[in-house]
Amino acid sequence: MTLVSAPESDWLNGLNPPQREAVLTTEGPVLMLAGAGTGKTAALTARMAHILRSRLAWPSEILCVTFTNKAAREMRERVGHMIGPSVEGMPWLGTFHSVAAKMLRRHAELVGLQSTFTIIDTDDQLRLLKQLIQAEGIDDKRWPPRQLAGLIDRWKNRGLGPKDLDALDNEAYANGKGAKFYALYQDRLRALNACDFGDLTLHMLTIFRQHREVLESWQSRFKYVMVDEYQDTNAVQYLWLRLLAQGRKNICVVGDDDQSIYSWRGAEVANILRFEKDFPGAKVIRLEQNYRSTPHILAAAGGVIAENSQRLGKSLWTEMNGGDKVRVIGVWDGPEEARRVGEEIERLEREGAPLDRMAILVRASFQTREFEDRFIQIGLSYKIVGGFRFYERAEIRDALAYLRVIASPQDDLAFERIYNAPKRGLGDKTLEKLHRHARARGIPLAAAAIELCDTDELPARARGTLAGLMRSFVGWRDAMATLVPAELLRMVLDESGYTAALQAEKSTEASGRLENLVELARAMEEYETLGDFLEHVSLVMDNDAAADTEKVTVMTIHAAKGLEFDNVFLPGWEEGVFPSQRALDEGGLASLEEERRLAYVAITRARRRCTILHAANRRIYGQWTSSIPSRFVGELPADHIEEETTMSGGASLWRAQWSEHSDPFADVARANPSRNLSRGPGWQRAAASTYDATPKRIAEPARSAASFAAKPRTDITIGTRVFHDKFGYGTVAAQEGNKLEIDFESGDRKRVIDSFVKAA
DNA sequence: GTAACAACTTTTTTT
DNA sequence: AAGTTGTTAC
Repeated sequence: MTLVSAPESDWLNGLNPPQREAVLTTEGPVLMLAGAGTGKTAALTARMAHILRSRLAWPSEILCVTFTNKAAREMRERVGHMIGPSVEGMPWLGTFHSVAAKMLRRHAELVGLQSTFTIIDTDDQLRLLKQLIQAEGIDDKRWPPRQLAGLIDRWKNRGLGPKDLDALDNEAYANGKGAKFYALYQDRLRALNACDFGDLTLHMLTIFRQHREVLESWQSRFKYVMVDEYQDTNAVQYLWLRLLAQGRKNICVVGDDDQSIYSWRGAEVANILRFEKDFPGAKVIRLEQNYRSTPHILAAAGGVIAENSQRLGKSLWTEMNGGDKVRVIGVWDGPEEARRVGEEIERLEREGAPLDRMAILVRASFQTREFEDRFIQIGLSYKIVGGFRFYERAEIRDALAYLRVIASPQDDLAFERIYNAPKRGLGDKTLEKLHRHARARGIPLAAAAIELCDTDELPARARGTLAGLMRSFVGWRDAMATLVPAELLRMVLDESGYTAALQAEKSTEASGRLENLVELARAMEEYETLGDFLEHVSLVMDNDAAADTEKVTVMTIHAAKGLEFDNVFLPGWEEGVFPSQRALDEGGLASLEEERRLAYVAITRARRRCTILHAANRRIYGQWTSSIPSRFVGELPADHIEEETTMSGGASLWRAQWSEHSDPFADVARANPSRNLSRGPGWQRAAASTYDATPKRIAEPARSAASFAAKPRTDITIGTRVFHDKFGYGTVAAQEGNKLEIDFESGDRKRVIDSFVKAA
């Protein structure tokens, strides 16, 4: 590391006094409470630069953990700017998961794994659990694998192993089989030489606790520990960090309790509250000067978050003046909302605002669809971050599964995925035989396949096909030694017939898949070994490929945390959408407050302008549903917002719809009470807004855009003779909602949905 | 063993 | 509305 031309204090320039203090206090515990947009990343990176420049530590002696790959990447870049290329050697800057995985590879044998263990994703996890559940003879309809996966995840987040569960936890699945399935699952993972996400940190914690010498070696390696988004740490991550930092106590954590939005993933805000207890004498530094947003935006966000009861309490201020008020726009329905946002974006664009500094932030990913449809129509270039991810597409997962089997033949999950993809005439029967043989001999499926081909247990055709496949695998495994990963992939896709099968399809869909596979091979070019690439894929699920042209970003609020945009659009601020129905139904006050923090995060992403929208009608589960503005709209301080309604059917129409006397949705409210809570202040203000006070004639007051939930048919009752396209004539024996039970003249009794029959 | 069809579930949020 | 799972017919 050489001192380049930059003056000693270069990285301190432009920092305010508290930031500077955080940078210069390198020794001892530091807690940085940093509100949104207060330059915490700047402070953290400057701190790192300072430590490196002052030669307090080498790059490899700093542990710096973040939650997202994006944050890690950004930090790496920014430190690189200040320090020069020597930042290359910061091996321990990364996400919790990638850092833990890297450590675990060195100590895998201490928890019964080989260092080549694979990291399985949610999809594999669910398939595995389903197998276990079915093998135990439990009904996987009544006890869905998803539920078990969720429980195991939560247990792991809390640091609990199968033996640590109390009676209550154990009861949570299949009447007291929770611990049993958890244990079975862990055994199976070990047999597969695999880990799930939760295991990465949990295994490392276990190792630290059981092997003092390992812990001590890491403690002495890391002279400085830094943690971003500390409010999002879960119990395991917290304990893991505490152990690592306990030696020198040079730990600096940065967090904001108001931006804690991951409690569903096991994050505990309490971790930030007890930092001073864990590390007595910690210096607490507050960053409250905001450099990002205008006063109106800050005031709007502040007004909303002030409604929360559980907070450390801090207030952001800014030296900035002026700026527009936050706009609140009420529209008639979802499509209009998208149209409206599209128009606004085009207007801003004409005024010279760059598209890549605009974003639409939604509560849940299904909301992106409406915008996608509209933007395609008007030819506005956009990109959707998150949502359906590249690495989650079927063809990509298939290709990866081939590579996984080649890299580690004991990966049964991967083998199962591809042994009949492309279709080669191998089905459940053969798979079952493979499983039986594998279990009997205690070997992986791939090995069992090779052995079975030498016997006459399989029918000749299956045997031939399978033998051919296994010969291919042997060849690919040899090729792994000589070819780079990208070349290997091309060879595999070619020889397995995967490419040929797609080409034979000739649909646009199939050609899209082929392109994706080409893209995958290109993404692999930069990796030297197959292992490196697979590690990257399992830990870095984002594809930051297309940054070519200017595009509007559409993403979830969660994904937007830590980012900023000049212009932000926040659609779907309706009760039931945001706050989400689920938060309203199950989580009580705590989860409502988390939704509110989410609203705070959303608003504070905006630098210049923030536009909030709510629609009176929206399609949810393919059903038109009417809704009222989010309570968060009502919590926006009136002085800092500007309201507007643009109903395509005329403003008065909307108002009349809501009038107390003839509320056309009154019966919807009764039929669907959970969706229609009390009308909060948001509704009152929306209803009292600026539009024309004299109601005009209303075309179809009783049945506007909203249709109503599926009612049972009135033309059919028990005893009605009906006709079904497929089953012919029959008589209704029972009716329950829209489901009918029918005695058909063929003698069968079947259950049928009423829309499939007509009265005969 | 596969394809076609009927019925059922799905929408939080991510490593 | 769309995607997935289960059933039935070929």
